[in-house]
Amino acid sequence: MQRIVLHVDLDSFYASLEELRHEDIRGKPVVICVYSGRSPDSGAVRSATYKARQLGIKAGMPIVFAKRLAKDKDVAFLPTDIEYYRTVSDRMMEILEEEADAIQQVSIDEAYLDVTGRSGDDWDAARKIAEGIKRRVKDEEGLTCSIGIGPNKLIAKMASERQKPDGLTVVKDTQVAEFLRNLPVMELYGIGGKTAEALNELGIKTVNELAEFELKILEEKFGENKAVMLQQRAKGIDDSPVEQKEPQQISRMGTLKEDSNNLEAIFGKIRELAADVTTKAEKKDVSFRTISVILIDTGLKAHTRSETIQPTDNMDAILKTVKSLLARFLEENSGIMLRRVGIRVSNLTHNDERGIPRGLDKYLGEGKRGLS
DNA sequence: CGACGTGTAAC
DNA sequence: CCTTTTACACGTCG
Repeated sequence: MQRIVLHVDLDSFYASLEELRHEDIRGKPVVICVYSGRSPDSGAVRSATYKARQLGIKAGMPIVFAKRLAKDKDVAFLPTDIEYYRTVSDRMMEILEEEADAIQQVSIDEAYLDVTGRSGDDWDAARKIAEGIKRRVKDEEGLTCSIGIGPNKLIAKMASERQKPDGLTVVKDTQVAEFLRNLPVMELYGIGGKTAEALNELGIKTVNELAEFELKILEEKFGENKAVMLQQRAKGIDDSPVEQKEPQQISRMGTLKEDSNNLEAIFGKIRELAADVTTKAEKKDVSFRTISVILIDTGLKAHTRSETIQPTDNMDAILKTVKSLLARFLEENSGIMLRRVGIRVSNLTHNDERGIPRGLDKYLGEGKRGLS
């Protein structure tokens, strides 16, 4: 079945929203930052307008780097107000829902839309739908977005990247091969620096070389699953449906005011994070079975420790489990100093109407039914 | 197979 | 000089 899929990507979303509500920064390059709080400018850039990008400022960059690039220029640096961005995002997604047969929100500023039905399988009709979306987003929220249209999510996503900001790129099924021809593998969605380097070692530099490469050799290097996935993508094939996914995990990270290996000092931060995670789990009405603590040492190396228990939605269960995991980790790694800590709950189950963790009944007397 | 820890990727 | 959140795959162990 031939599909028509849109990928809608809001342009430098956070920075654009701040521009809209602060008249005084309009026209200036705008940079949205996550301040970690250990020194005045410690932290990273989260979003930058295109004017800021012209100066070389990019998301992910340390704030001090960005300030150096901004030098004597008049650049606005603002902190992240995620609550506000989420409110606007929710309104945006409502607009998109009205314009699609099915929607899959992939992040606060991105969504896939299946418009196969309402476009009548017609690419020009799909383009008109996209133009309508761009107009509504502009009229109703004052924002621009970039839209890619393709026969699947992979091609739609890569098409939306092709022209931005305020772009609209259509790649019909008949144009996929041409669209991917001679593209460096790194530009294929899902291939980052490590995979690109591994492919390079096999002499593979472009997407078409990857598509034609002997699968057996790819499997030796990447394992069967990833090898097949890589080659499917290189051919522009992606059969995954546009569908809303249930979250699999909830996590929160934070940076310590100063490096530490002291259980109590670290635990203060853990308490904040646990409260956040519990609130979010309550909001989503889920319980969890697995609790993890994520530890980033001063060398920025990540360590995780986790434990699976009976389903719960209780904050004290998190604190109790994390405390024992963390205490054990610090014992076993004497001398290590931690910079950042996080907690994660996973193995999620939806609570039932009585507020009892669903899945818990399995542990209450009846025994395990229906399991082979 | 489930649980656990690590790595990759994208936002 | 360095954020945050989520997903997923793989190896290993018992």
